[in-house]
This record gives sequence, structure tokens and C-alpha cells, in this order.
Amino acid sequence: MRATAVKERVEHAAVELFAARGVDGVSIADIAAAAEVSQGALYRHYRSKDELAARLFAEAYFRTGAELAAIRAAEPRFVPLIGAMIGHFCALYDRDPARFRFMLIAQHDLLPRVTDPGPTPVEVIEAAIARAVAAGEIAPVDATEASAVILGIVLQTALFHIYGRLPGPLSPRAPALTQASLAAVTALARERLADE
Amino acid sequence: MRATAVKERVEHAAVELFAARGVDGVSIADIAAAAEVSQGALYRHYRSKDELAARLFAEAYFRTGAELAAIRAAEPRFVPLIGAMIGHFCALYDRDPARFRFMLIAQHDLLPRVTDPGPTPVEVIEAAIARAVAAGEIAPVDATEASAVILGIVLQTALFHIYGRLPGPLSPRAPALTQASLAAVTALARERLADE
Amino acid sequence: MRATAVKERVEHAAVELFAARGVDGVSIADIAAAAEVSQGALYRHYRSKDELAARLFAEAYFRTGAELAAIRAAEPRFVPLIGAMIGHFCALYDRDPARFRFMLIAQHDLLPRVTDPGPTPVEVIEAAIARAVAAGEIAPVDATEASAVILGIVLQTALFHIYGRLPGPLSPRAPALTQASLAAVTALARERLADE
Amino acid sequence: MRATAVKERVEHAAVELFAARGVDGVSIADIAAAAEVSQGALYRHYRSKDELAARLFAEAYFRTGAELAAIRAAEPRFVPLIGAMIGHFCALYDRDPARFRFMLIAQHDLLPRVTDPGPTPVEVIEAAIARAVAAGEIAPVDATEASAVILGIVLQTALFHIYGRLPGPLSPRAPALTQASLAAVTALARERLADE
DNA sequence: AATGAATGAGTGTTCATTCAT
DNA sequence: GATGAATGAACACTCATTCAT
Repeated sequence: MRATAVKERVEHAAVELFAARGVDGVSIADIAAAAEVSQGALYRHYRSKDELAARLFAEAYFRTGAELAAIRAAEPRFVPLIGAMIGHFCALYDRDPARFRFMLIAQHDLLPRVTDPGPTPVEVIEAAIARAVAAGEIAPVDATEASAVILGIVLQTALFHIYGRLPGPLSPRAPALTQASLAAVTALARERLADE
Repeated sequence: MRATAVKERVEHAAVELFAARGVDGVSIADIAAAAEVSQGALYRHYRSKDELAARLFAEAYFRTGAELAAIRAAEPRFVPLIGAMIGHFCALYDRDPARFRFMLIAQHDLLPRVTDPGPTPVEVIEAAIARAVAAGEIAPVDATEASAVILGIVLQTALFHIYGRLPGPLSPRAPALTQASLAAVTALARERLADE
Repeated sequence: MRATAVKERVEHAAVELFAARGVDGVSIADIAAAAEVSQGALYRHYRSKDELAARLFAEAYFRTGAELAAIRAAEPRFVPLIGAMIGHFCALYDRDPARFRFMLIAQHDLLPRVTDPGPTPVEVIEAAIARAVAAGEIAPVDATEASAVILGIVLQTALFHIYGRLPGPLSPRAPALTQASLAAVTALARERLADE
Repeated sequence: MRATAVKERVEHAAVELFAARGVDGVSIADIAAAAEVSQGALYRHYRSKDELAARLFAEAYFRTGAELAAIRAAEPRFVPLIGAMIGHFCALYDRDPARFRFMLIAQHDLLPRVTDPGPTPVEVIEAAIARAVAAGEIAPVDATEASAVILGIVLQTALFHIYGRLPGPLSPRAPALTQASLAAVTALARERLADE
């Protein structure tokens, strides 16, 4: 079996299983069986189970960061940029819910252990907000605070989907989530002015 | 050693450890050592590690649900109610960040396995929104969608604190989070009207 | 609670449980619960679980030996003696099947660990046969061989009852078992002569 | 180490240890050490200690049943059939006393938990007696009663050997045990007639 | 004398990792 | 390079025994 075939099968199986049962709930034997690969073959591609999980997480996480960075490079205006980013999150979720769920539940364990080959989704959003403030496009807000608010709106909605509280695909909800995010950021700015 | 002393010590140690390393990342030996109690003594109070984790989670989660329900019972108007709830979340976080983090990271595993002795935080918020809509206090929104948005704003901000992205206590941020939440919900309603 | 009451309750409960699940299948907690006695109280009467089991076994075993010895003392003639002994076994079984089963299944573990305060059932039967041979009452047989045959006939029949293969009480079967035993011993003697 | 080597070593060690100390008296660590195999390797071949014990018991027990069935198929006449069966038991005992003792002491625990892939020794003997009665070869007896008597004579003699009460190999005693068994069965029949 | 909570050694079992084939 | 059996260090859990009250 070709090496790429092994890696592909393993990664697909591992993401599905990790998303469904958590990293600790899945054994190497489970992954090997689901990928129809021997346990030993796994260790030719990954030094350990930890490395497998960390690499899958980092790949998904930083790929998302890179995609958001590309969107940002293509769209200088803040409002359509946020819309495009949120639309991208929703499309990601609809296309591969397992990968999305894996990112959401694995971040607590894996985020601190991953080295940085590029901007994270959080950093891209934060930078976009900071630039919009600097450019006078939006009223002054703390970029970190604002990115927490936007991410929270999008990710908690995704979690509600995962838990079956919200039906249907996520993409049709993207415009509403965008409006909510923009309004929330504006409110943060208003509150900040009131404080001063 | 008195029984209450054992339970107290174990619960405190377990919440700290679970919050720091996840339920699966903590062994019974770890908990017993941190609580300065023998491993066997644990089993006089909890039938299994799973039951320990589930009981701690359920206690924290449904206590929070009950507290939010009490707040709702005391405050009929929607805007101050949301403010009080968000203020409560922030105070909880500031008072016991480990317990808060434990709830956030353990919910994926434990929420499906816990039986319901009362309303969950999600249900209380959802019901409050539904009533505000029914009473004409706020423009019509999907209560589930709106509760996802509010919870997302609050919980992601808490996560940013946990990961060190935001400094200081959370409580001073409560007014801003409240304004952001109300604005976001209003935007959801506006978007809904536009759709029709 | 009086000491004798504790001992009585514990011994009764222990024999029942040991008979049903084996010595290793029963915990001190099980016995204490069934006897409605605290675990600690048990240790005032028995130094260990092993000692409890060994003492219960020895008591039942040597009491049976003593009863058989009494029967033997009262009945000098061999044929009615064997009949009385087998009748006694059957009556014991019918009166207290748990005690009988306990003796049968515990002997493998406990017999080697018990010191001798009197004749065992095996020894009494063996001695009765030896005397009958010496007195010319029956043809010469090896007393050990013959006692194995008699005990086997009686005890395997009891085991078949325990396993549900034979119905009803054992006592009505005593005459048949007696005839079978006598015939078997006679056959042993005949075979022995043929060998010489 | 080859898989067959592991299974062979484990089974041999386990039977020896179970025979000597009972299933509950032997730990997985004991077996692994005696077999010079790691504890984990055991679990590739047996799902649990229980399954190991049950499989070893079932194998020995039903193999004996099958061997007795083969003897019965080869010998239609009752008297030589019983002789051959008892000879077979004695030969089994002499060849592998540990396996024999294991069967005797483990049956109380394991017999009820084993599914039936063939006739048990008890069933074969019982059927042989029933056929002999039906064919008029022997006087009418209850086949179950009679099989208890025959088995008791043989197995109790084996137990006396195990406990050191009878010396030497068992096989030379087979003719005497056969005569005793036949005489005992005949006596049962006689007693039965007398009852009617 | 009695209680029952605490102890801690020991149990069966799992599983990431290694390695002979 | 691939395999899958073997390893051995955990792990959750049990239970005979002790001991403060």
C-alpha cells in the first residue's frame, strides 16, 4: 500500500473517531482497524498517538487560519470581510462536520502543545479587527475582546448544531450570524466610549 | 478522617485536576494523592471514576441552571435579566475559574450521560428569550439561535481568559458583554424580518 | 448484641453464602450484610476470613465424623452400620443442603489446612470396614479402597441432587444406596481374590 | 515468540496452577510468570481470565465426553463398555492428573457457565445405561441414579489418590472399579424391584 | 464491645509502543 | 516497508484488615 494511501486512510479514520469519541476515547487499535491498516504501519508515519492527534489538529487549525488569511487578503473592507469569514466557517462545518467537531473538542488538550507554522484563526480575526479600528472603519474596540465575541457567536452556534439543538445546514445562517457579530462589535465599541 | 472531609477534599482536588488536564488525563491515583486520601476511600463515596466526574459535573451544571432560574424569577424585564445572568456567569468564573473550566471542557463527554434534575443553563436562557418574544418585549427571534449567540459571547470570552488572551477578572466586562449580547439578538431579529 | 447471637448469625449467613458462591466468591462485606452485623464485629470472633471458613468447615466436617463415630459405637454389625451411616448422610443433606454443599465444594481448599480434633468421616468409615474384615464379617478388602467406593456412591448422588439431576429428598434413596454400596464392596473383595 | 507457543505454555501452566490452587487462587500474574509470558500476551488469546478458565475446562470436559462417546460407539455390549469407560478414566488420570483434578474441582464453578458443544461425560454414561436397560441387557434401573453411582465410585477413588490416601497409578484398579460399579448397578435394580 | 470509614496491597484488564518475521 | 503478536507500564477497582470514635 502506498504511503500516501496509508496516511490518507489513517487521517480520515482518526478525525472521524476523535470527533465522535474524543482523543482519549479512541485507541490506536481502533484507528488501525477503521483505516484498514496495521498498527505497526501507523508508527512509520507518526511517532506516537499524541503526535498523530497534534498533527491532525494543527493541520486543520492552521489550514483554517491560512484560509481566513487568504480571505482577508482578498477583501480589504471590514464588513464584507467578516461576512466572508463567517460564511467560510459555516461552509467548513457543512462540508466536514467531523473535522469541525474535532477542532472544537480537541482544542482544550491540543492547542497548548502545537507550534506555530502560521497565523491561527483567532489571530487572523483579531488582526482584521485591529486594522479596521486603525483605519477608522469601525469605532475603537479591543481587538481581542471583539474576536472572542465573533468567534463565540459562530462556534457556539456550531456546537448547538452538533448537539442537535439547531437543525439543517449552517450556511444559510451565515448572514444572520454576520449581522449579529457586527452589531455585537459595534455595541462593544459603544460601551467602551461610555466607560471613558 | 471524617467522611465530609474526604468528600470535600476529593471534590476540590478532582475539579482542579479535571479542569487542568481533562477527565481522561487524570487518574484516580492523581486525585487521591492531591486530596491526601487513599484510593480505596474514594470508592466509599463514588461508585466509579465516571460517577465522580458525572456527579461533579451535574452538580456544577444544574446548580448554575438553578441559579439562573432564580435570577429569572426575580427579574421579569428582559434587558436587566440578561444583564444579571451575564453578571452571574462572570462572577462564577471569577470566584471559581477551575469549576467553570471544568464545566466547559467536560460538557462534551458528560452532558449526554447526566440525568436531568432541573433546567440547564441553556434551557433557562432559551425560555427567557422565548417569553420576552411572546411578551413583545423584543422583536421575534428563534430562541435557540439567540441563546447560542448569547452563550457564545460569554463563554468564548471566558475561554479567552482561560487561555490568557484576556487579562484581569471577568466581572468588569459583564456590562460590555451584555450590550454586545442584546445588540446581537436585536440584529438576529432584524435579519429575520429581512428574510420574510 | 450478644456475642453468641453474632456468631450464630455470621455462621449461618456464611455457610449459606459459601455454599452458593464458593469461599472466594463471597466477601466479608457480603457476610456482614447478610448477617446484619458490622464488618468490624466479625473480627472480634474470627481472626481472618480464612479462619472463619476453616472453622466453619472443620466444625461441619468433624461434627459429621463424630456423629458417624457415635453411630458406629451403637451398631456393631457391619450391614446395618453402613445402612445407618448412609441414612445419616441423606438426612444431613435433606436437613441442611447448604452445609452439605459447603462441605463438598470447600473440601478441596480447606481440608489440607484443618487440624484434627477427632476422626474424619473418611476415617470412621475406613475403620468400620477394617474391623468388619478383621472380624470376618465381610470378605477381605482394602479398607481405603472400599471407603472411597461407599463415599463416592453417596456423595456423587448428593452432587447430582445439588445440580438438579435427581429430584426429591435424598433420604428415600438411602436403602438403594446402601445396597449398592454393600454390593460394590463385595465385588471389590471378589476381584481381590481373583487377583491372587 | 510464536502464537502457538504462547497458547501451549499458558494452557499448560494454567491447568497446573488451577489444579493446585483453584481458579480463584491463581492470578493472571501467576499464570504469566509460570508460562514465561507477559500478562498482556494472555489477552491476545483469551478475552478474560474467566474465559481462559472456562475454555480450558470446556475443552477437557467435552473432550472426555467425546472420547467416552467414541468408546460407546465401538462397543455395543454393556459390561465391556463400562469396563472400557472406567479404564479410560483411569488412564486419563494417570496420564495427566493435573487436568483431571482441574476438571473435578472446577466443575462447581464452571460447568454452569459453559455452552454445550457435545455430550458431557455424564450424559454419555447415562445414555449407555438407558440403552442397556432398553435392550434388556441389564435389569431396569434409573439411568441417572446409576450413572451417579458409577461416577462416584470412579471419581472418589481418583480423589483419594489426589489426597494421597491411595498409592500408585489408577489404571491397575480399573478392573476392580468396574466390578464394583456393575455390582452396585445390579443392586440398584434389585432394590428397585423390591420397592414395587 | 461495636461500628463503619479508611487503608493499601493486589486484581484483572487495557493499550501505546516495539520488534521479529 | 508492512505486519500483528508481544511487551510492560499504567489503570480502575476490590476487599481483607485496621482503628478512631
